[in-house]
Amino acid sequence: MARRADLLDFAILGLLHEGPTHGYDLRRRLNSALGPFRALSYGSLYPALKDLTQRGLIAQTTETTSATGRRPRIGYELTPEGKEFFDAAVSHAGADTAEDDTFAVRFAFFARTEADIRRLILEGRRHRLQERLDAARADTRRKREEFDAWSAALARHGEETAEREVRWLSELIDAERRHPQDPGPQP
Amino acid sequence: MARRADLLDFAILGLLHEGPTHGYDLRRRLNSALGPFRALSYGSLYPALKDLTQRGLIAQTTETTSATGRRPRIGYELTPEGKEFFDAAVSHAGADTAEDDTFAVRFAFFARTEADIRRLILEGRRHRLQERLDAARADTRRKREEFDAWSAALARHGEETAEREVRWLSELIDAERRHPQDPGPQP
DNA sequence: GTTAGCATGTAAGGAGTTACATGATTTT
DNA sequence: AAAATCATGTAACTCCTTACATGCTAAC
Repeated sequence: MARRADLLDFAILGLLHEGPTHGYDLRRRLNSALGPFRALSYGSLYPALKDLTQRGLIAQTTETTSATGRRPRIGYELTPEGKEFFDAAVSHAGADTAEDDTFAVRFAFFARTEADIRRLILEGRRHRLQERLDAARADTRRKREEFDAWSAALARHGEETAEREVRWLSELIDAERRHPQDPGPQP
Repeated sequence: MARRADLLDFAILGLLHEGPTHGYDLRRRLNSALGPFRALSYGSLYPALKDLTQRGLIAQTTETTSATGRRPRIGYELTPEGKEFFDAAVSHAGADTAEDDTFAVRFAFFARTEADIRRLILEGRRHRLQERLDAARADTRRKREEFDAWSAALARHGEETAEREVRWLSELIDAERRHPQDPGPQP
């Protein structure tokens, strides 16, 4: 699941796991699940739906077109193959799950992820972040003279943001360790 | 300066403003200036250098190839047109300067940016972030039931990160207001 | 001796955005 | 009466990454 397209496939499959819907709604939920950042357009969603249909992972539902007379909506639902595909994908934690985008998408479906896989993903992400942080700090120290005050402020802010995320991850990991069954953070 | 390519051009021109260098060094400094995130590869840098040369904004320096016998490095320097282009770009703050990537790049060259332009950019960025934050919060409230505990935790973390950045920007703006000449944050 | 870093480039491919095309319905 | 939201799609374009191609030097 390294390619972005695979991420989109995974997310679509994950959302359809909760029941069939149509493209427009899928996009809305995708954008609210992944945050207002990295929003995606129809130009990528509709082709992805077409592709998943061709691969037999999703299928159009026989939705009664008429009703109020509004434009017919095309419903999609998971096929058994699609369900299998998602279940297989959600139950494995590779090195790629530490990556920014992949991590966010995998996290969004943690409710369907087993506890030990969740732990692996969280720890992998923390490790990756810590690595980057160490590299950034070494870099900053190495050529401090090259930096003016503004660049230094930007670098420091970036480092603090990364540190915060590391702490956040540590809290989640600790919470999991204490209550393995628990979804962890409270709403 | 909305397109990514324009950002790269701006950054190259800005770095060459400090003196001529060659591609490899440019990439190194670019990646350390923009953070370990959004690193870029030679596949985009070298074509950009070629393009800027064709547009007459930079030119190859007549660097003595030999010396130690190592592979000849191709130095680049700003032409007067390139300097003019950068100076014009750095002295204007459009709506696009609030965007993630554009903001980061503009911020990296704040030392060469006039105080009033800096203020516009900082305030524009803060405004954009606040907008997104408000939208995200409204969205979260609207469909709280749709979210499980994990999705909610992810959304909350995203919101807190945005809040932190807003506060950071506010501090920078206040510091500027108090000491208009001052580079602001201390190293 | 072999890994890491210095150094420059190209070609192919992937991914996604923007703009366009179209039209109904609901809200202001 | 206009603007926003619902709803689906395509084509062109932009941009960037990956993989390839090549070879020297310094450090371990």
